[in-house]
Amino acid sequence: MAPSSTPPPSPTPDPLTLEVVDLIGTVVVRYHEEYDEAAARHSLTGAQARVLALLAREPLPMRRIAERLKCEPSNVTGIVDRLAARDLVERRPAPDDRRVKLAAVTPAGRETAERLREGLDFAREPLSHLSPQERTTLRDLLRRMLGDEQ
Amino acid sequence: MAPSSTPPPSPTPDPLTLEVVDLIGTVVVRYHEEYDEAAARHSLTGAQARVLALLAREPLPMRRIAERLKCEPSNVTGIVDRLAARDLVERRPAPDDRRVKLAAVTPAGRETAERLREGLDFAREPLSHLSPQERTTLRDLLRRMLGDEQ
DNA sequence: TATTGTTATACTCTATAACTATA
DNA sequence: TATAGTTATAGAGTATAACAATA
Repeated sequence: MAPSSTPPPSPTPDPLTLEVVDLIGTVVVRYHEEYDEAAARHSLTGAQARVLALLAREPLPMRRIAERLKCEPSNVTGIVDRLAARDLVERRPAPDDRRVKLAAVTPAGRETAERLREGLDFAREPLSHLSPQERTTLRDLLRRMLGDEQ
Repeated sequence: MAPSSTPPPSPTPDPLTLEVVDLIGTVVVRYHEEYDEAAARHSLTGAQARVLALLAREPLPMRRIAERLKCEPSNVTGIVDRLAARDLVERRPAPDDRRVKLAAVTPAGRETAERLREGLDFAREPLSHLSPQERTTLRDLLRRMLGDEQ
């Protein structure tokens, strides 16, 4: 009797919930604007910046990058191509499986990734309005909101 | 002496701030996933869903849509074209200025926009883990974080 | 002249399907 | 045969520049 795919018919959310959702929407928009602007300052697209930041942590097989980006592996080829053309990333053979190619940042790529990270004002500017106590409260609320899966 | 374009050299953020930034990043990712999935359920792209939601509030000149989306006006032509091809949106002449075209939702478009909105689980699911008191605290913290500009 | 919307063009990201080289 | 990566292709979003209609 219960529909399988449709979620429960959900009552209209209360005004408080609606306002929080709206604020979260604003955070999301702001976050993306800042991220894309920071990327553009290095002539990178959002996707390129994300891959570069990912590889700055550790080299990854092409397939793993696709998983992290939640996109098809075929797309990663082009993104890494464009980063490689600018000498920010290189492809290395994987020692144990000759089918696998590891994408890794070059020294120039690491440098760019670091400066990109530093340029992300969102990391500090909006949060600077909150005291340490308030940040702790915000952290706990976000944790609970996002649940265990996180 | 001071560099003009670079922000102040920013000390490394403390672990608490880093964790909050990380949690916000998770919220952003989750929000986008949910939004795109909800849009896809109606065979809409994210941009199309955003424009449809925008027009469901009020008809807008093409140029205003571009401003809201923070993109070039030339892009809006295609997005509205695709929505119009599915009879979700229509172009109307503006009464006072014959250069202007107002994009407006059709009845079918309004229906789709409403169902899209209802399908946004993010609106209620994660927040349902928080009590009204906690939502109020979260709202106040987000407000202060985002500042006056909001 | 300036503005609104469109067209033309080019680039990037995206998914799908077919291919290659390994395993 | 299965998997990793690539190529080919097509659709969508994006910016830039040039254009027609209107102001």
